[in-house]
Amino acid sequence: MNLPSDPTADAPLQTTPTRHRIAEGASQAALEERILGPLNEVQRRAVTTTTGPLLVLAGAGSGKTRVITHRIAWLIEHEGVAPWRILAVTFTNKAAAEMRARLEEMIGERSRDVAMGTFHSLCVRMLRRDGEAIGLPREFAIYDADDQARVIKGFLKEDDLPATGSTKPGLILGAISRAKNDGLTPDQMEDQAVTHHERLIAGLARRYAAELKRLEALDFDDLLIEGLRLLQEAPAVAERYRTKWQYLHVDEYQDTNRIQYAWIRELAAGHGNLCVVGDDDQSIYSWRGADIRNILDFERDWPKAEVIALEQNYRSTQSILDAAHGVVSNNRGRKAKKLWTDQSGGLPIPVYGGFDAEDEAAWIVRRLEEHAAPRQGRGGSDAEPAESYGGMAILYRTNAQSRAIEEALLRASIPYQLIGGTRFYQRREVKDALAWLRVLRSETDRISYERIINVPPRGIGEKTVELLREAAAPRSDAPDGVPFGRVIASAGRGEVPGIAPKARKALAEVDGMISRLRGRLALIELPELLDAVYSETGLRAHLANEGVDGEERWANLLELRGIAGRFLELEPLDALDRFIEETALVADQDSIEDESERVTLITMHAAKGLEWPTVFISGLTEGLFPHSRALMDEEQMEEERRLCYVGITRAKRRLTLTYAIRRGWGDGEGVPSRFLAEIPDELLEVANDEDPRTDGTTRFGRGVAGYRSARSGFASGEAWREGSGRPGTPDGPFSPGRDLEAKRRAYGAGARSGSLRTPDHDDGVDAPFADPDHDEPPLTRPIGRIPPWATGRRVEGGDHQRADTTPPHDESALPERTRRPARVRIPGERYFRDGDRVQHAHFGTGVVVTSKLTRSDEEVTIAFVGVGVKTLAASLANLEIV
DNA sequence: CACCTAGTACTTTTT
DNA sequence: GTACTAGGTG
Repeated sequence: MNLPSDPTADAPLQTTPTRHRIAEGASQAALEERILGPLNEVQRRAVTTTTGPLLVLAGAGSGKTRVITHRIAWLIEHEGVAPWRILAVTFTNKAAAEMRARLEEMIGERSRDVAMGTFHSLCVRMLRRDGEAIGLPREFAIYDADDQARVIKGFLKEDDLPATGSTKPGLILGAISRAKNDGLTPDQMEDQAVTHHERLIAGLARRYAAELKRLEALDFDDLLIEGLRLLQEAPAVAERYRTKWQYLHVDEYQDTNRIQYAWIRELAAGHGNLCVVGDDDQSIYSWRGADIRNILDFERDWPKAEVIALEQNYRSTQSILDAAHGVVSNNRGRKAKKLWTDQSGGLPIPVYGGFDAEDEAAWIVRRLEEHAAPRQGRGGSDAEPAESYGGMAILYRTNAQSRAIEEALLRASIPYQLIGGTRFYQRREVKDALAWLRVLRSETDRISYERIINVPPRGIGEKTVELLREAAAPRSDAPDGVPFGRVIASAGRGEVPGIAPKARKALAEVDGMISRLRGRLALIELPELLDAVYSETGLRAHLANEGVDGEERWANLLELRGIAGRFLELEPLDALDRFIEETALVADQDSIEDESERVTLITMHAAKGLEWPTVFISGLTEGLFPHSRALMDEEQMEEERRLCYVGITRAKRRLTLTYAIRRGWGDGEGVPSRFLAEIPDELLEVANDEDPRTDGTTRFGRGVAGYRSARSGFASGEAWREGSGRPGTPDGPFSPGRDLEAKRRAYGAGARSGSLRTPDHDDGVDAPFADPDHDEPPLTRPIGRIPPWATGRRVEGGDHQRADTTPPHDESALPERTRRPARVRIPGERYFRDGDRVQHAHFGTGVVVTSKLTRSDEEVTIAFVGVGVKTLAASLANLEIV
């Protein structure tokens, strides 16, 4: 998104940069001051080194984006380079938008003419414009993972292979993707195949490639591969882009794969003005083909390359950097470096070991609340200032981990934004609506046709689709097959044998819908087109009959219509194409709100490039993080470690680490992550009130491998014995069979009052901690101190609802998945009680039978007089209590 | 033959 | 929470 207008798109190319004269020396100095003033010495060198290859090794928080934006400003204002001669490539649309916004602050309107975008979006634009030069259709569709899987599943079905085990579509696609990114053709895969399974994959890869070609579709890999091929095989086209873009920038260079690297190298050929910015320690996408060689070998590929290392960190405190360094320095394959900051000291890093994920989440939530509204310490002077929820983030390894946290946040009425998970554009109804739009623009996009052919249900089942597929398949009189759209039309006319009369009629209807909608395509604005799709296809009526679920889906469709409204300044047809394209290329990160007052829930992968004053990293359990799939493989383990480094360095001032001893799906007892042990002891402090383990040892035995569990007092070492012993039985408070009790205690225990001590020691690096003998026991304790349950009071009660706090009654208090509900309900609060009499606009009066709180809403079941029992979403149904 | 419901199994990271 | 399956029903 946010692609610039392209002033040269249809204009003859100029071959020399337009330089404007800079008249006076005085203004020249002012200019230099404005652009270079805010930079340090090293950053300045990076900004003013404008020609030739340049590798900027930019550690976390070292001002990477700042360097790129200032460099572009410098090129334009000082060097007189025309904005449209500059290209900046990022990995997410959000990063591009942010860069443009910052640039606009500096140089105003001209920033719009700088070409910026993701590798994918830039390739799409080039291919739409010039793809015909390498034989691509102009109107290719873009297939996401879901569409890809449908293609593969089709093959599996044809071959009677199971879609599970080693032939899971996801695995097959992964293998195909890897091969493609290594530049292998299906033929080469075949040649290299040793095992039966590899030959099978190679065969599927061949069919997959042929099928996508037939469907006139490109997957994400293809976008890059074809983008590269365009530059390699269409010299005139390549030359045009090379001449046009004279100054190239690549952000997050460590995440580029070989194809992306080759692509940018093609563009840079000749002038060689290529500035790449990256950090090998933050390379976390090797599983997606990112190749760390790209950064390690840059100097070899560009012998004249200048290398500049940014090592001063402006984001975090020293203790956070030390923690991050402690972890990542265990990696072998890295360029040795160490970040430094002039923010010495820093807060201690609490480590909390939870009993299970729920306990862990509940503890995090309590902490969040304390940070947001800290209680005054008894001394009165050392309370932490209140912090906004917008300044806090909870990071985790896998999306699945968000749920426990989400639930805890909901119960506490804390506003949050969840990034990732089931994404808006991946929701079924949204994909259905988009597939309808794609069908209106393509005769061949079989996957989209199959998607919508029976949406909403109209009696066209698997059998019928199978017959259509056969009719569309290539044969002697139609070697390329028949476009699926045309097959539907002819089947509707009864020209495809074997189709049941009912299905035939339904197909005729579908064909009629498509024709009618196509007829209006160019005449009405995009939002109106969506309205037409919703009503013409019967989607709207269908969802209206589907109860609460339907209402939620309908709300999503309205949201989609709202998004479509952003394209109003374009001609309807252009708007449609642009809309289809951009909705295919949005990333999770693009939806992150900077200004919101919500806690952010996000994976560590998605968090790269972002920062918050307060960061929690949760799920630091062996097998989860590091992930089990990395345990056997040293290279993958190093990537996990880099991921940990990325996570830690997101924090500006406060970092908290948590883990749970019991992970879901009952696979026994977990062990605290090795990464905890890699952080220097003196930076950490135990935040536990109780030993979370079920017995006194870890799976690895006490003290072995130096895991924090062994050294931090979780093991039955001296630290625990120092106190007056554990409450409860001698075998520990969490012995099996007493789960409930233990949980209850764990919940209650952390609710004690007291604020985190601030370490106001400015004097030393190694003394960043609170004085443990201070008058009140701090919530967290330096490692090895007496367990506070020996002395502390306990709050009774198993749940952790806040009795004394009213949930905030404003919209911002609402959780937000990717969409915003039409009207909102405060979570955790039921409005409707059994027996309430209510009034509804359509159904008249009724009596509430039951009411149930859901994730973001309240489901009310009502017996309406003369209508029957209905279940409605309270936020949407416009119910009035009589 | 299509559709619905209930039950089961699975969950890395994503342009 | 979702994706898939099996089994019953129209």
